[in-house]
Amino acid sequence: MSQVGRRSKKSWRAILDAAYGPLEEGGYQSVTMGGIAARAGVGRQTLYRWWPSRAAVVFEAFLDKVNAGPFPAGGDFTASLRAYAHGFIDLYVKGAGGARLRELIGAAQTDPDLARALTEQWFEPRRAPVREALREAQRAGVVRADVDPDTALDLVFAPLHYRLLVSGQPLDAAYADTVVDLCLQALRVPGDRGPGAAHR
Amino acid sequence: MSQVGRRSKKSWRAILDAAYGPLEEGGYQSVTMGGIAARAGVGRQTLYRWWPSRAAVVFEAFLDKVNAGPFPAGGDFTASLRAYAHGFIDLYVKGAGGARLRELIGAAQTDPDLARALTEQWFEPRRAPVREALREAQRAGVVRADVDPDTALDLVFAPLHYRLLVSGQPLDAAYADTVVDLCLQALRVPGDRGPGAAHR
Amino acid sequence: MSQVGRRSKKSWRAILDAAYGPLEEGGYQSVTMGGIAARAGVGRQTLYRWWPSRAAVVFEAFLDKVNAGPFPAGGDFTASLRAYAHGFIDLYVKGAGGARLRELIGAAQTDPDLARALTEQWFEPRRAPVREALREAQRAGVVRADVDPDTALDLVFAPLHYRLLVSGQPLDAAYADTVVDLCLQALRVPGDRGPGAAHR
Amino acid sequence: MSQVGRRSKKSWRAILDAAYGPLEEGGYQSVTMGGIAARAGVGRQTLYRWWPSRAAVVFEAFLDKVNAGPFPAGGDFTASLRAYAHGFIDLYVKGAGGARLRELIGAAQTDPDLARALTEQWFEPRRAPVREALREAQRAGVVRADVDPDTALDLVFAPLHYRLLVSGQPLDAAYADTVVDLCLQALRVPGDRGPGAAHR
DNA sequence: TTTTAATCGAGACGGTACGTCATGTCTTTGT
DNA sequence: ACAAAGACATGACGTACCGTCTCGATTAAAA
Repeated sequence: MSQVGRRSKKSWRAILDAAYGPLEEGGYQSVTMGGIAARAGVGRQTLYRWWPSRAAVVFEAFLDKVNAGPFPAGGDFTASLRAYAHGFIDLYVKGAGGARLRELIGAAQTDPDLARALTEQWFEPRRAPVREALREAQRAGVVRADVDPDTALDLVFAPLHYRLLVSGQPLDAAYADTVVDLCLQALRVPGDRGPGAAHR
Repeated sequence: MSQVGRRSKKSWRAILDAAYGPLEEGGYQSVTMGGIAARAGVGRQTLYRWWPSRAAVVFEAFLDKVNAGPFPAGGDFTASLRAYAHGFIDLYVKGAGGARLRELIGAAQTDPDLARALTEQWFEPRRAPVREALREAQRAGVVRADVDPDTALDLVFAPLHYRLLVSGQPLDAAYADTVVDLCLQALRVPGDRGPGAAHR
Repeated sequence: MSQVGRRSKKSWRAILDAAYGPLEEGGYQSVTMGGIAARAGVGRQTLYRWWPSRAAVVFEAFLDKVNAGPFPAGGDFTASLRAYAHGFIDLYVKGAGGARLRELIGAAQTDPDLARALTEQWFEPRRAPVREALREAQRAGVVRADVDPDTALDLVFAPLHYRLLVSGQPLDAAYADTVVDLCLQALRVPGDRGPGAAHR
Repeated sequence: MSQVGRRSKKSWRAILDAAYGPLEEGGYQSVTMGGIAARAGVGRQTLYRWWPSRAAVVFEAFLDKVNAGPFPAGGDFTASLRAYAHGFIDLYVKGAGGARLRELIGAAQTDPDLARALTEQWFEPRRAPVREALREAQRAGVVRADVDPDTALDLVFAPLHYRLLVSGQPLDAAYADTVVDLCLQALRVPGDRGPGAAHR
């Protein structure tokens, strides 16, 4: 999925644009290889030369448009967590990215290649800095150290995606804040007032 | 999706069987309306007469096979939560249901009708008894009453589905137990040792 | 095709009407058994009970509407011939019958039952009186007696149908008159001035 | 219906063969687009790409097989006429072409495109040389000049097609000869012994 | 008058063919 | 040489009718 060989820069741009346009207009189902090729003024073979499947093209187009950079991830664990949660709401709920990501995750359920690409190129880059901040907090003793970091992170990451993909219940900043608070509560060092205490 | 008119019981059975068979063998993608009809010895129109889409047939077949009844849901909130979590692992991870449900949820991302059907006929019936137990616990004062029940439930429900659908990380009984414990910790009444304390 | 058994007069009427209506609106192709039944407020089985095929229903509806009676056929051979020719033009070209008959003859090319019904119930009743007049003329010696009557009649009958079905060239009263004249010329007793002489 | 674009010669041959085979075996009704495609080892879309309808494919297959060339058409009007009449009998009655042409003309009654194609590519090429011979004879004064050539030709062409399509009466060489003789009689210059006199 | 059996409408059923769409591969053509 | 254009085989889609088959409801003759 990366640019190699004699791949023409111009065609590459045209293809990604041609793939993302219909994605926003008609959704994932409306994007077809033939349609992308025609829109991009490109032979169909060119698509198959560089991408293994429709999902791959669409995902790269999605990355290209949406990947302005991972969510801001500085400071301590609590800040990281809040930043992630608010970034999630901004991108997926307020922005147009949510519908696209939903469809891509949907397609990934029957497309292992896409699933792997999503994990490696989308989820993990966003998860890693928060995980690092968590480990730092664990080392500093401000959150429980006896919980696997990935499990702990799921307490915040999972509810956000769950409402997006599964439950369909409201997904907004208030929910994100609540979830973060509950997570911090769960990770509180026993006997302490908790890592988020100072912020309230 | 319910039996109305003079729908033939025999055909209905044959269709659901014919839809679920290939589902296990080749996955959701390999199930086609024509294939179901042929396997069931049924006219194609009969499928379209009673179901609006492939997803609807497959979902009904899934319900028919897997819906042996919701997860056991008796007792107090903690027991309910553990029962749900273990039921989830048993059905989705140890059993064959997980792959099917993943594909259905995937399809639901681009099929609002299926999404609604999943929520109403699958998720909500399993969520409701646990929610009720939670409300009871809130009234009894053993868990925090200042948290929206659905948000609280998400702390357990979401991570399970998240690992199934999104992260691909290990999903086993140990993880389920940890998640339940963290949830109880988060919902602990401040100053109390928490509802799950006696169990540890 | 005749009314027998418990056949309901009311349904029979409704069916013939329901069959002829769409015939005029959308042509033979647009008439379907299901459509007729629905329009007539009749069960589909009722149609199949009384008619063997769509063609049979349509033909009976055609007869019912158009069969106001054969063309007038009195007098001598010349008058008979002219009467037939003008009747043909009036019904098939000026009236709406031509399009219907064309379609029925078209269907008859692949439907022997319809072909037989057309011959027996439509063509022959119109041909017979003219043939009889011809035989009379042959006995009276005013037209050649050494020509098979059916062959002789074809000289007029055939060109009219030919233009309707095959050549698509103009088919009007002038053409009909010319054809009749040429036929009379061909059948003239050698040495005589011909049977049509007195009329010119 | 003509070969344009990059139409594959091989597929084109296979399709015409595949269309004509079932035509002879089961008649026009038994020929289906799907059947042709399967027999020809060709995608269904390829048929729809190049032909607008089943009738068009079948007609082209008919032309391809039967169109060994128009009926021989040399010499004077009388010879032309006899040649046409005998060619008609040979091809349509003795050969297998008659059944095919009947069905095609039948289909043409509800298919204007096919009707036009039949006229332009089948009937007119056969009619034109005889018409030319007739005009020559009219100029030479051996047949009546006061009759429209097309009307005159109908005296022979029409009866042959009429018996084929409509009346179902015997259609053989004797009938053809009689019809030709009667036509020549009808077209005889008044007072003359007729153009065919020398041949008898 | 009541029973009873044929006939009706309605429409589900297993099928066949339709014409369209998208797929992924292969071929031609122009640059 | 490469890439656009697009033809190709494949196969699923959803629709339209077909002719057969149950259903109850109606209805008209037989009891």
